[in-house]
Amino acid sequence: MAPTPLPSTRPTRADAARNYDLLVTAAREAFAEHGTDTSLEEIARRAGVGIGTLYRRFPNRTALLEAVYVDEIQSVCDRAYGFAEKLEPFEALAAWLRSFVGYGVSKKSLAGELTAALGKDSPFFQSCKVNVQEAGELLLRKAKAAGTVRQDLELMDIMRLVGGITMARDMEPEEANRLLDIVLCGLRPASS
Amino acid sequence: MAPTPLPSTRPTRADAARNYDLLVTAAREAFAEHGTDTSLEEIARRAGVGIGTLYRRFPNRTALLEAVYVDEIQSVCDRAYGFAEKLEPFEALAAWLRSFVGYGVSKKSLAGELTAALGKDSPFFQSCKVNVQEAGELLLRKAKAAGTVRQDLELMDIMRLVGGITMARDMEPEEANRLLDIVLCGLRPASS
DNA sequence: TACGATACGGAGGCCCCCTCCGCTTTTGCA
DNA sequence: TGCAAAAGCGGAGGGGGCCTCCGTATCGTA
Repeated sequence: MAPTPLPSTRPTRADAARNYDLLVTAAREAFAEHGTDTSLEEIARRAGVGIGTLYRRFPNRTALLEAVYVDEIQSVCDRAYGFAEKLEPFEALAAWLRSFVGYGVSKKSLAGELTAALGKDSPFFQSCKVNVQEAGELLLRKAKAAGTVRQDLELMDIMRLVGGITMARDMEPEEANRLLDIVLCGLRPASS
Repeated sequence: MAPTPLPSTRPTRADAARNYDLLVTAAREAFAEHGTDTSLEEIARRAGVGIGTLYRRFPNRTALLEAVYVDEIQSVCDRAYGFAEKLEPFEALAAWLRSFVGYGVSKKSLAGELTAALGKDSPFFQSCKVNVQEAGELLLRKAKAAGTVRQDLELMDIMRLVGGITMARDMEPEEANRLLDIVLCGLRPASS
């Protein structure tokens, strides 16, 4: 039996690719403006496509949320590498964490709905976590090497604490900074 | 004009009071078992009443969530006063915070849905906050007086940090404790 | 017991998620 | 260029959830 010669290589059709982008963009905007509970009908309308088209790209609401979420994660990682290059170890770590809390609300609800749908241990989150971890570990490792943080720190500890600050309701920037200072203080090596 | 003599004092009917309790109980159980997205139809069924009855007591889904939530808050406050009586100042504070993180998942989603519905600054949350604050301030004040925590601490700072730990996904008890230790470490007076 | 006030229950309206399928557009090939 | 098949499109409609409305049943009082 001759194997069917590359029947799957037919490229994605141009209109399909275009609509995919339209949908993701529309979703990102809609979520930012009206929160993640925007209806999919509304998003399809914004993108100028039919609801059926949306559902072929994204088999369910969660899939669309995922697509928007991974972009956010990517930018978080990018910033980590940026800071690692430009700043002193502890400062790089601090700046990265600060950029977290200054970030905002949009992905709090995004992540919330995703965890509710997928479960916190889903492969999707595993893979997001791996990426963020890789970026964060770099910063933490440098700070440990410089001796400016406790040696027994685990990245996930820090992430959780800072994530907690982000989660907090009605946060004023100055309050967030004070909280972060407390955490950063806790990260420092114990004064003997 | 003689004021109408107490026309509003007619007591709640017996069946109404009974159904109210049935509904709150059914809701608490259902939320604990299946999460806060249990449908109201399901809760009414559990309680053995019609959906119309549920909606007369609780004009919307949020109202029912509120009723369950206030009970949780009450028990949090009660514990604070219990610890304040039995333990040393810092230990009482620590124990209270530890009881937070050891608590669990149920009211995380409860609070999440409520904030989404009411907004974080709603009168409802204001009043919950006041109660918790009052209980927590007692513990914090004692610890400050004993000189075992930083003098510049604000209760809300602590609450947010610890609340953040509670919010974190997939938390093992031992991890939670380590996080809490970091926070507690940060609360201590700066070693001069 | 009899009657008004109160409460009950569920049918049905509206909106949302998602599926299904007939129609249109694009693409690869001759 | 012209054509057939593959790929994609769109929206009607099923199912379920929240909530309203109103005829019926029950309670409490005279």
